[in-house]
Amino acid sequence: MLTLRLPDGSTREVAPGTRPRDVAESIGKRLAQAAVAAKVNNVVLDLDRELPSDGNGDIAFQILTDRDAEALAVLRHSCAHVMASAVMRLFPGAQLAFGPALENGFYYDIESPTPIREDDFPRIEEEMKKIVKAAEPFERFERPTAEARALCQDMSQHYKVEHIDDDLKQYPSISFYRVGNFIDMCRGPHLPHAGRIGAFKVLSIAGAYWKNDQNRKQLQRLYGTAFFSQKDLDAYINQLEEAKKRDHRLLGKQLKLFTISQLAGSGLILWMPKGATIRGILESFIKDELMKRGYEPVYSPHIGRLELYRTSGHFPYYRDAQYPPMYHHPAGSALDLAQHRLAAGVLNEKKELDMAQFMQLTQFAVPGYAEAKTQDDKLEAVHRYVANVLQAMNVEMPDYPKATDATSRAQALLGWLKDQEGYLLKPMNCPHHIQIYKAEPRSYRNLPVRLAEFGTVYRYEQTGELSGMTRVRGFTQDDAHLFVTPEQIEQEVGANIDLVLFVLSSLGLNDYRVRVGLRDPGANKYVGSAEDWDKAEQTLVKLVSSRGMNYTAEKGEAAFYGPKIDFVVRDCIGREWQLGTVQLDYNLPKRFELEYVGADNKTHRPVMIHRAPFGSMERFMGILIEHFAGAFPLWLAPEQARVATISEKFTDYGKKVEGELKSAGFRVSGDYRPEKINYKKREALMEKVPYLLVVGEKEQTNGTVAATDRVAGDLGVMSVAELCKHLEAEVRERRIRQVSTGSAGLTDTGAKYAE
RNA sequence: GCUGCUGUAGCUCAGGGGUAGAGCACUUCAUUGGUAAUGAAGAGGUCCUGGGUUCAAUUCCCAGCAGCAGCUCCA
Repeated sequence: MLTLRLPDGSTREVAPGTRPRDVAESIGKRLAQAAVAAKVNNVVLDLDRELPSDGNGDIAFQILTDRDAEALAVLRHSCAHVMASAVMRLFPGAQLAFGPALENGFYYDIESPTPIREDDFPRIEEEMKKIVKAAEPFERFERPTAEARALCQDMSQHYKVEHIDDDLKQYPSISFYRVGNFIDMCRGPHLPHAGRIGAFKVLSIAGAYWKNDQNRKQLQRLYGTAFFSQKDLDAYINQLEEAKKRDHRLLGKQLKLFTISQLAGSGLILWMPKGATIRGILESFIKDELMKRGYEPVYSPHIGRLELYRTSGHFPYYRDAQYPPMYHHPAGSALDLAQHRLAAGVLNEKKELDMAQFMQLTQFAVPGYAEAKTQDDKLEAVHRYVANVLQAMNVEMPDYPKATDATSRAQALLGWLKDQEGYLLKPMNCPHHIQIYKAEPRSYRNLPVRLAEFGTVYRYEQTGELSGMTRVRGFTQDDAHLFVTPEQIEQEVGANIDLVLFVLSSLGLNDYRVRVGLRDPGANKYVGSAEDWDKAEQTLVKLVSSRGMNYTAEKGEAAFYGPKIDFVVRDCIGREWQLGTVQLDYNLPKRFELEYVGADNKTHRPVMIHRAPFGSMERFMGILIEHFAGAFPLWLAPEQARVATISEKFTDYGKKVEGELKSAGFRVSGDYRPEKINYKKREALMEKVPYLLVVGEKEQTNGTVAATDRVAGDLGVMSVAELCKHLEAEVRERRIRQVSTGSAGLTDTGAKYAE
């Protein structure tokens, strides 16, 4: 017999092979009707799956009903099947890939001979309704792997076959689910029957690569969502619409915080006066904090010698994500690109694809390159191109003709390029800060050295990535680099984690998650020794866990020079963005041969910490706009109060009040137009001005103002001095009165961490 | 970069093979008011750009650019 432990603590004995449905029925008829799935030892199962027979000890058992979040995921996964089934009926020959449930819905990746379009959504939904109405059961069956493969083959589901061959071969058997005449290879679990889907909607369609691999075929990803009731669906749609109103791109325009001009360049933020005011306050805020914490300010230029970035590794490594390098010599750019290609040598298929894309991006058109069959022929084409350029542009490069293979040709080109004046818009501040570190001899006595700068960097992000203020091509990091002894690492990284936490909590940003980015052992894109990496990764994990922080360690999320701790928040539509970051780096100190003199009078190598509590001013601002829904707290509000006159007769008094507040240091404006007070108040509220100060006959006579708080409403009449006291306290405390939830109350990943 | 959608006044959007439309904002005039829109008049457009089809293109077709959603990428 098995012993089931129910959520209320009671236990129940059942025979092996009992199904959750039986248990539910034995508990009560209504529970059995409400049952969606079961949770057995923390695994969600179908109601008709037999309970495991090898139970040693109690089995934690729970019937999931429509009230459980996990049941909603089951519903959505089932709805993905229903949608796929509908698509199969309407689009003959469609191939199915993956169709999982998501946090707020589901998708199915599909390849159809006739592409699915948005116009098709209504008839897909119609077909889905029929399937839901038929309320046929989801039936699970298993087949030995070979048989399962044959079944998929019979159904002409090539992606399923490929998936078995790639990843599922190792399992003895594979499960399928049937609903109506639709069969899909699937792990489950599913609803008892399709009729349990109360409400659904097909939302959008977009491209997605098979197995999320850029080098594989692109499929159509059809998104939808589903709920147990129409009411829940309506509420969700409504919530989405509300969230969209907080979009920083919309509010940024409405509130005149920033703009992006096509003429000035996409991805390049133009800060308007109001946005710039907020940014300036944030910058002073963090600057004051840094001075207290032993940082020293530095400044560095917007461009740097290419050689600097060759040394750091940024220039070759992020080549295709940078604005093109600037060479004085007219042949510089062409030869630079040729060098890049020759140095890459013989490429595999994937690398060649990347390279072709990059060459297209840079308009590096080499005659005969595309037509060349072999990699060696491609390299020859580049070589002929170089020879032509050298001749046509009269470039003296004696080493080049002597070179006979791609590597030595690349070498010869590099030798020439290194002698050229060449600059790069700086993609990172660290190499500059490193030069400042190196400008004087350093002793262990004055480490850590902490160099801070609001450094503006430029990265040529792919067009599809650009998004408002959150993903841009020019941005300012609240950057600093710490040069420390190995013994100081824990202390300094720890202090920086605390700094990030302080900054986030000062702004009421509590809805974020912490990600420890580790290297992906399988990838070869990292620099430095395995020992250094292990050491660095262990340190970071130790620090976050010792603080009791809730974090996820993610492989492949490290920077190329070291692991990092990222603070990730969500925007109003649920997308994740990295804000603050603390990164540990053993590699750049080696590349730049950094040193300090230790107590033993010998030279040692410092370790670097890269960190930015805001991340970038642009992204932080974007997230902040959404966080406050444009209504910034008083200490940040670009316009803190507005004087509004009842009629033009009180203009002089209004201006007097405005002047007094301004000399008290507040950001105040006055609305003296001949409009009614209703009109002026509405406008002030729409512009999210925290305080409205109404002045009329009574106020003029008594030397007062009638203050209205945007959030709390009428504050009554008070003197200007009283008002100043009130405002001053609110600013000093950096009081936050109103925030919006991080992502429209859309549930988060569960990795949330709030101090 | 890829897939799909979109591009009309400062903003939000309607329209449609043959003189371009609304609301808000803006300007002017009247109104001098007590806490979420006073009334009237006026001004404002290379219908994203470049090609093509057509007697005629803002409208249809193609390409480019930009924006949006998703995927990939993100030092």
